Amino acid sequence: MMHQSVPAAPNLGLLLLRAFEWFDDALLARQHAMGWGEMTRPFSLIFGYLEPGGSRPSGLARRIGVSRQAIHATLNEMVALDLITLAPDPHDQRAKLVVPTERGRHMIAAARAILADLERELAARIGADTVAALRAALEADWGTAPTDPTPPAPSP
Amino acid sequence: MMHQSVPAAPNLGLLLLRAFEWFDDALLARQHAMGWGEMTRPFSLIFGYLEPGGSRPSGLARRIGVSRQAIHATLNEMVALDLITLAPDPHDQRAKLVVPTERGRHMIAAARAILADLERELAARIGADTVAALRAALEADWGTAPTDPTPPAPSP
DNA sequence: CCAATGTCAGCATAACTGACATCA
DNA sequence: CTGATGTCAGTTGTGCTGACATTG
Repeated sequence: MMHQSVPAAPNLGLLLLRAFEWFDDALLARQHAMGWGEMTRPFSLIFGYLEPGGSRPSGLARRIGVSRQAIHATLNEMVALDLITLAPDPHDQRAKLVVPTERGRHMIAAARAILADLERELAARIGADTVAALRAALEADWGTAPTDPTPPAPSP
Repeated sequence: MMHQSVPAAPNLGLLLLRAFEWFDDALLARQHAMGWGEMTRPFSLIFGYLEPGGSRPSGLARRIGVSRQAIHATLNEMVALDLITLAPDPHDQRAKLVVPTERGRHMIAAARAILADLERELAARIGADTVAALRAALEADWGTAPTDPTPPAPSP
């Protein structure tokens, strides 16, 4: 869970994982230090994918990339912690709508502030222009992951 | 698990997670398509952290950031699959050394080829210069994650 | 005596699949 | 009738902590 210094990792996937963990470890640590000791990774993920007008559990599941069952289990925990409510969707009697509570909104605001601060801290360490280039690369359209069975360079 | 198109994710942590999953999903899918159906995320992580002269389990645990017990559990699976061997360390009778088998070395070579191909594919999609900038940003020294309880911008 | 390594046992988290009722 | 949504039940993968013997 801690971010250690590692000799060299030329593999882009590994570099991305370590960068993610840098943010995630710091976010979780600061949340806990600020009294949000109940926060977990799945909770943050759900908050990160919430849409302004309220989101459907099944839509969240698709966008995050997990099963409907997994999302509902996590959402039920969040209801118990008074972070969200599951209101019935007025437009569709099958569905529910995920809406953050007052407490949930405070959590979201705190998380956003922490993340913004982390990005500033990173800019101070590696340069604002480098962080901007990182953002630009990550916000580009990567398309869907190439999961097709294309042979990886059959030596021509 | 699939990489879906998501409206907008301004949060750097989330962007990094999605980028990692882009690589990881594609790597796993191609490994399975090539007959390496037994590969899992933890196996790839261990292979990614192996040092040339052989690595100690406890060192791997520290660098990857998991417990010694977790590493040993995964290593034992890899031994059963003939991917590595756990040889006694000649310099320290307590320790063992993780050494890839013939089969493990073939796996590593295949994984490297896939990852290199994925990076080429990404360059074709978002530009070689953008990928170079991404690499540069990720290879910079981010330092340890700021897990200290520093208040995140106490509005001056 | 102290620290590091590996190991055994028990447990927690967070996902999965299958099956099913309800509703668009 | 088909497809989407939520839900119940059971299972799996991957990690954790505590406790311990062995060795440096």
